[in-house]
Amino acid sequence: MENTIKVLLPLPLGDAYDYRVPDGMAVAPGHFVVVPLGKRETVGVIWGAGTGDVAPEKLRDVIAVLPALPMADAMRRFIDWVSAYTLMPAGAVLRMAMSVPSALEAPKTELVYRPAEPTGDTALKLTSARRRVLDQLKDGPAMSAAELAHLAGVGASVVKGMVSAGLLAAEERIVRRSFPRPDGLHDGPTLSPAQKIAADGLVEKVKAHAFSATLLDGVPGAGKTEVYFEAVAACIAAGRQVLVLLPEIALTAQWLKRFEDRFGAPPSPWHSGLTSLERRETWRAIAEGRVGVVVGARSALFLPFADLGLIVVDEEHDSSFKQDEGVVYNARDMAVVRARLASAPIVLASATPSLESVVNVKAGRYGEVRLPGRHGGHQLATLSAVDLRREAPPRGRWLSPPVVEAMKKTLAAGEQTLLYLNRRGYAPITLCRACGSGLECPQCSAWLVEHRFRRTLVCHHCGYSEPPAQNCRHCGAVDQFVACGPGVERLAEEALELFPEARLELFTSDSLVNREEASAAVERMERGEIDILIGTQMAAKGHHFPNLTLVAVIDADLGLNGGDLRAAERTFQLLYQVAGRAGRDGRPGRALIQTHNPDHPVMQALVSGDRDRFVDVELHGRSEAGMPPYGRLASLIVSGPDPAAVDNVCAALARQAPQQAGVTILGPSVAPMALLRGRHRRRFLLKAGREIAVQPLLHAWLEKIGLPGSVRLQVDVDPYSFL
DNA sequence: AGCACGCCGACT
DNA sequence: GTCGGCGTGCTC
Repeated sequence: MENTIKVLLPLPLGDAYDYRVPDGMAVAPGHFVVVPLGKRETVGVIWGAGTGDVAPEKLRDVIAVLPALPMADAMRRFIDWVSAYTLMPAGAVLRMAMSVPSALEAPKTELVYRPAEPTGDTALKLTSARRRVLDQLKDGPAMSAAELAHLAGVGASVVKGMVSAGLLAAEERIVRRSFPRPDGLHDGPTLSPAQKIAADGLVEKVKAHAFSATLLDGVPGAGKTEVYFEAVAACIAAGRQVLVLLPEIALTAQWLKRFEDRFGAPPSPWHSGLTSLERRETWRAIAEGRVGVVVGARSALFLPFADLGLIVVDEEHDSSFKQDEGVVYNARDMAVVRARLASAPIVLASATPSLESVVNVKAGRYGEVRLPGRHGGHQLATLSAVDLRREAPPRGRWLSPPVVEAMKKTLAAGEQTLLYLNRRGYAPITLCRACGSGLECPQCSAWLVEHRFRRTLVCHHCGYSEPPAQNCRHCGAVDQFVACGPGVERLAEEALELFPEARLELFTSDSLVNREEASAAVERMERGEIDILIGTQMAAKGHHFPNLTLVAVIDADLGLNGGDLRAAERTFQLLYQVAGRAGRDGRPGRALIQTHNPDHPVMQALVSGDRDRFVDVELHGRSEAGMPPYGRLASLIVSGPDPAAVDNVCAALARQAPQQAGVTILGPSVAPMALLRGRHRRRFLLKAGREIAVQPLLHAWLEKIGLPGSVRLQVDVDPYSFL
């Protein structure tokens, strides 16, 4: 029997491929190998022994084993686990773990020199310049020629001459960027008694060197970050690595500064803004254990930690941990799995924990650490609802009289206001006055959003854009378009009209395109150079503005429409966090929430500050309906350019649908986003009891379905988006 | 993911 | 007549 191995390639292939191992090539699971694939060469990972279920004449030889550190066993098990859970091909998951292909290439080397073993006549050739060079190397590390010449104060030719005279011996050394080392022994801030108890609990978990999951729960400003920093410190002190996961937009300069203040050195950030060189060096250093603390968004979960000792997921309720495209996974949940496979503790931190985590605590699967009240005498903002049915803004305006009044007072006091509206652009819909039709995206079922500053109409789902229209596509009427509803740009216009002397700024992904612009705006806000900040989610997360005392939520009902499973939960979390921005530095803050439904449980809970009651009511509803976290959901989206072909696949799916007690199949139905990027979409929803593993069911179901080339089927286990 | 194969529109 | 658009299918 020939020697064959199974190689997983970072491609969505469905399965690993077998390859033949040439005589004399040393292979082991986890090694990165170069293999032929069709006409090209690809790097993959040895996943185990060959399966033997492919015809021997199809087998091709492994080309080479790369000198990179092999992928850890725990990482390979993690990839298999994620693949099995999400029903994504393992290769597609592997691709996330091989996001920096160049890190696997042989690292760059340089020539460095050390004194050669003395031979008989070398002493005769020692000039004073040459002696200075040797002095530099005495008991020290080998150095490059340039470095040596510089330190010894001699020319490059002196070093060169010494090499040819046999006084210096050359060796190759790998060029490595050095990474700052956060100091775990550095004294931290003085913690309140409650913080101290919480921190001690987490430190115990770190020292136990075993898997555990703990929910760290405390109101905004209660000092959760300081508490989990103590766990981070303990992990660094133990010489092990830490991963902190944050929602992408919460990874701010402010967070990094807090970290550096505590540990004397910055963590290694991992986000989309890194250069390819930074990515490669960081990736390698993490694999070699030279990086102590990584902070990043969800993709950091697939970094090759050598010795992971702690994972922290901050803002664990945040829905941006759920990736909805490509490999559909929830980084918060997968982080728990990664921690378990690494035998490491994980801390999930939030002021508004997800219902999943709350239920995991109730069931005893997670531990809980609770921080009561605010640290350092901070007070929570006073929250009140503005009933838009009774205190409506003037026609075509969006700021209600109470909000305008509060803004006046805030401005007069020299304090800052945040107007929060989660709607980019000038207006969400543009209608034709003549025929009443709206401007729609040609390839999505969505309105085109007017961006007045950029002078374009944009689809927020596919990125399509066109210049502002002149005549209506339906009735041909000219210049009859009218903007309907508020967007942040329109709100800015209104605020500027009311307060012409105020310094006003927009804080959105359109106005602040990159990290640098965003942190510059944050700094202007911190320095008090902005009176009124108008922003989307971007402004609501991860910042702390000491002089911000008024927050107005312009349309609190926005997230409640659409009837999706988590609408109430998500709205509560978001508004609670937004309101938490106000008055964090000893000044009393106010949050005004404009709503048409002041009696809605979400608004009631916000105003009364009774988070626990809201959670109980919401959980009760979920439990009655058999919905997550008490039941399981999986969604199937069937899509394609030809609606008839899509419907055919749906009919086949419906015929083959699993029939089992405790499992309900809903659909097929037209997806809320019926058309996206030119593809027609239908959806099924599989609902099952918590005790039922949905993956084998889905697997068996989908196996029976043949897909014509143009039709795609996307599975989403534990869906967050219902579009 | 690439890369080739294959079948319909504007060019030397 | 072909050059080339990207839809479809395969890679151990």
